[in-house]
Amino acid sequence: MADMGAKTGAGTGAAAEGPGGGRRARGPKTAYHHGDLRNALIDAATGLARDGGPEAIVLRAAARRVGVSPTAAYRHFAGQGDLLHAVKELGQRRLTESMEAAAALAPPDSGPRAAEERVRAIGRGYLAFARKEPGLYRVAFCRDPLTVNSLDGAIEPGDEDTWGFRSFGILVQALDSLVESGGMAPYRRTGAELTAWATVHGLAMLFLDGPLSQLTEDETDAVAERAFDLLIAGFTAP
Amino acid sequence: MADMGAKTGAGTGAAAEGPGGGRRARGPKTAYHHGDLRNALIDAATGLARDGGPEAIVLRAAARRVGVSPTAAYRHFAGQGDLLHAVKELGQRRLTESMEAAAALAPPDSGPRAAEERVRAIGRGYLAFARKEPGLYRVAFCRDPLTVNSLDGAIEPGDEDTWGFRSFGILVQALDSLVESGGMAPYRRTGAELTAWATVHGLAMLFLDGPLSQLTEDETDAVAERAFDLLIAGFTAP
DNA sequence: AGTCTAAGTTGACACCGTAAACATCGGTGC
DNA sequence: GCACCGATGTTTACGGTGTCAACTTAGACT
Repeated sequence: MADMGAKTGAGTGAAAEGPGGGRRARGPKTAYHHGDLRNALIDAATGLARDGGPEAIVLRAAARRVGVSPTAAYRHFAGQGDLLHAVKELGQRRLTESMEAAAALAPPDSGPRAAEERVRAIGRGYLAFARKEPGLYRVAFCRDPLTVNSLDGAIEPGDEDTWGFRSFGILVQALDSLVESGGMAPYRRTGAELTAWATVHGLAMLFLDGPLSQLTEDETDAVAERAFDLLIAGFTAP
Repeated sequence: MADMGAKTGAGTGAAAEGPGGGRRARGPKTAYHHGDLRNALIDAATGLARDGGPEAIVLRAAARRVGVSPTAAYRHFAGQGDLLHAVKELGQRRLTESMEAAAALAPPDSGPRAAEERVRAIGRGYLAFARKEPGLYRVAFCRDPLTVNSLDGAIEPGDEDTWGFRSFGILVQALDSLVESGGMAPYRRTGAELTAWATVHGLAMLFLDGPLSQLTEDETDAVAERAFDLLIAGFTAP
């Protein structure tokens, strides 16, 4: 009894129709068999996480929200940790989307200034998500034993479709193009993505749980832009 | 089991004598009244935190370690959160000490290079603590409702003796002297401490719970030095 | 039809945080 | 010397949590 694979569409395939007036969400299922419990639980857990962060993800509460017995969850998750892991992946995906959306707003030009601007945009997208969804953001980066911490220099094959990997890739690409455009000296490139990631991640922590938690939105933006200035000054230094 | 720091002698004042051979730690107390329960509980909780991080700080377990009933803790702490808060403060103090120790190793010269080196040293001290005491480090920065997140631009009077404030102050001072020595343009100074702090904090997270968790010590050092290079390049850029 | 099995159920256990009531010790005032 | 009293620990109890085992139901396949 493990994991149940198939993160999407755990059900029998019948999942979209039905008047769904009943208490048990959608699905013509007899109200005994839910029809899409796995996703329903993830939804509920996500709601819990949204206000309350990782420690708010409690299995019984999620089951209660869905209207199902606590142990029903064990048909779809190995345990509470597994449920948390699912929400964590969802959070990482949302973060990646936020970064991609922000990057798409930046000018696609090929000059060094445009490349700079793209790096900034990615950082803004990151921080925007952290501020808009603090709970989910915390879950996305909480410690959980189920996450295999790869991406450690020697990237494992198969990580390519990980959302964490993908978000990292966005940044890598932006920095590469900063080098190609001549804005960054090649010898400075090594490890630059790690520094950038660390800075932005650290900023988010300062804003969320740290000493900068009471700044207004404008103030946080200002601090962030100052940090980007400094970072890019380092990147583009001769 | 070390520490015994006695941050604030909560006990009755009698706290230093006794052969202490018995199971109930030191103190000639009748084994009913412990004598220094508060610190003993903090010690135990610190041990729990050392391997296991914040979520390993469970009140009952700490009481069990000390050999006392669970509810006894409520004579010295408002609750589990309060105990965690105490350990958190201890962790912040240790981190500060690590930073101060590392900073003391740096050359006290007044030139820009020396100032640079001092900034690096502080960063190394920070990361050294995070690596040596991952559990305590995580506790030091975990979210807890009892911590008043001040230091938000307008610094509250009374924060000066906070360990968090003090560690921050070390960095502030180092950056100030970097400006004074002429190594850093004054207009770049604003917010620089936040950027530096964020970067180092982010690096620690990458090393501890993130994608860089499986690097060797040498590799993490290399990554960190690269990050310092970039950061200082930004600080000292014209 | 009949049967098999995935997907829910109830019940139970150990652990946690916490509150209320009780027990014990150390010191203080007479 | 001794009775009292407050600080400190203890017992008991409650609700909440994760998880296991055993039972039940409904949908699918032959």
